[in-house]
Amino acid sequence: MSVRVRFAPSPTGSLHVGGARTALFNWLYARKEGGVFVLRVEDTDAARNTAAAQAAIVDGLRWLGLDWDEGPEKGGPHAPYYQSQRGHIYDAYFQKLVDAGHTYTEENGAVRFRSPRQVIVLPDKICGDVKIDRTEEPDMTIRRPDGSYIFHFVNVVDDIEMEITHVIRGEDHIFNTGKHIELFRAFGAEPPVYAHIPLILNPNGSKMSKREDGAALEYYTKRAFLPAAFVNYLCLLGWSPKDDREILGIDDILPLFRWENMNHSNAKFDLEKCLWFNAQYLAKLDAPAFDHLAIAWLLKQEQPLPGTDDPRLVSALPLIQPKIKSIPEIAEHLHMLFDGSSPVAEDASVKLAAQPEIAKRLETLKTHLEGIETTDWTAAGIQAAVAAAAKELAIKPGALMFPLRVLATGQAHGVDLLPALEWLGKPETLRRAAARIPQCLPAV
RNA sequence: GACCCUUUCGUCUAACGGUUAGGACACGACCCUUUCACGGUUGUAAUACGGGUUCGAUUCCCGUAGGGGUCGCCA
Repeated sequence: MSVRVRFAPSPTGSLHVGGARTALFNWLYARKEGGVFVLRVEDTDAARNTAAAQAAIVDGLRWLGLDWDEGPEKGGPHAPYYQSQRGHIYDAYFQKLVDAGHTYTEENGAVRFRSPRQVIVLPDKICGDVKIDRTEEPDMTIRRPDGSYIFHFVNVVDDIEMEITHVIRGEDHIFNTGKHIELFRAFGAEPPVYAHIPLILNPNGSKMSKREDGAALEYYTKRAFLPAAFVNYLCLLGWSPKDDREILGIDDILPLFRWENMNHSNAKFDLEKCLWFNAQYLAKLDAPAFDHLAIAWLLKQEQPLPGTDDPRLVSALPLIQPKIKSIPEIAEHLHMLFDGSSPVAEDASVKLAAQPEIAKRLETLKTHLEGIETTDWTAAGIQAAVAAAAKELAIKPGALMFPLRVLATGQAHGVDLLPALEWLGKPETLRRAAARIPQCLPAV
C-alpha cells in the first residue's frame, strides 16, 4: 500500500514557520516513499477563514517548492479539497455515527460523540508509545447547533476518505489524536500511522505564534530569502543527517529522511543562523540570478531606493552580492554607492579620529587621487596612487585605505573599496572626498 | 493544577555503554587581505540534579527540577 500524506492547514492567517515545516516534512516523507502529498484546506470555521489566508497557503507552499499531487488548483480523485465543499460527505459519515448510536444531542442542538472512555496507546513514530487516558475526558462535540462540523470529525472523515496512511503533524496535536483514534474505531477504520514532530519555539522559548515578527513565512518571502536556504535551515530544526553536514539540498536530505533521524525535543528558531544559510546560498548565485532577485525586490519597495532607476544599477550589484546575508541589506550599500551626500557615520568618524596626523593624511590622499590620469582610474591605478601617498607619508598603504573608505562612502563598512572607487569614477570620488574632508577633521 | 512530550556549549545538533564529549551559528584571537568582507586556524562554552544498574553511564532504569504542549461548540 503506497504512502499518502497530507498537509491540512486552516486558512486563518498567514502560513507560519511551524506550519511550513509540517508541510515540508510531509512532502519529504511522500517524496522519499514515492507516495502522494495531498493539500487539504480545513476551512470549516467560516467566521475565521479569509481569502488572503487561503492564498498565503498556496503561495507559501509554492515558494517553499512543495508541490502537491492532489488538492486545490490541482484536483484529484478525492476532490473537492476544501472542507467547506464537502458537506454531503460529512453528513453521510455523521449519519453512520448516529445510526450506530455513538452520538447524543445537547439541548441546544450540538451533537457530541459518546467516548468509549478507554486508555488509548498511541504508537507514535517519533514519541514512541504514548498513553492517552480518555476515561475521564468529556465527550467531544462533533457538530455545532448550526449543523457545521467540528475539526476532529471532519479531519478524521477526510483522512478516511482520502485514504491517508501517515499523519505527520505538530506535537500540539498529540492529545487530539486520542479523540481521532476513537472516531476511526467508531467508523470501523484503521487509524493511520502517526508521527508527532516537536515544535518550533521563539528564541525566548515561547510557542511561535502567528503574530510575532519572524514567525510568519511572509517575513522571509518579503525579504527575498532564498527558498532553498530557508528549507535547508528548516529541515535542521527537528531533523538531522546525523553527521556534520549542514548545507544540504533536497537530494541530500531525501535518502536520510527517516523517523530515526527525527529529533524529539523542541527547537528554537535562530534568525542569525537562518541568515547565515541564506548568505551561503546567496553567495553561490550566478550574476543573472542575483540581479533578478535583487531587482525584483527593489521594485517592490514602497520608498524607491537610490539607484533603483539608475542604469548603473546592474553594474553595482556584483559589488554588493558577496557582502550581504539577505537581500534587504542591499539598501545600505545602494545608499553608499548612489548617494554621495550622506554624512560620515558615527563609528567611522570615531575610528578615523584615532589615526595620527589625520588632516595631513587626508590631504595627501586627495592630492594623489587628483593626480591620477582619468584613463588610469581603475582599481589598480587607484591602488598605485594610494601606495604613492603612503610612501610620501612614510606609512603603510593599508593605513590609508580606511580613511579613503570614509571619504568615499562615509561608512566604516561596505563593499570592496577599490572596485567601488573605480565604479564611482574619478569626478564623483573627488567630489565626495572634498565634501567630507572637513567632516573628518577633529573638531578644533 | 492534571496529563503528555522533552532535557548535551547562549542556539541548532553529533557521539554501538568505553571519545581529550565532535560540528555549525553567535562571540573573541590570530593568519590571509594594501580597506570591508569571504576564507583558514584557533579560543571561551555543554552532558540539569539525585539515586540506582554496570568493571565502566551523555547513553539504560527510577525520582526531582527546568522547558514546552494539551486540557473548546478554534484548527
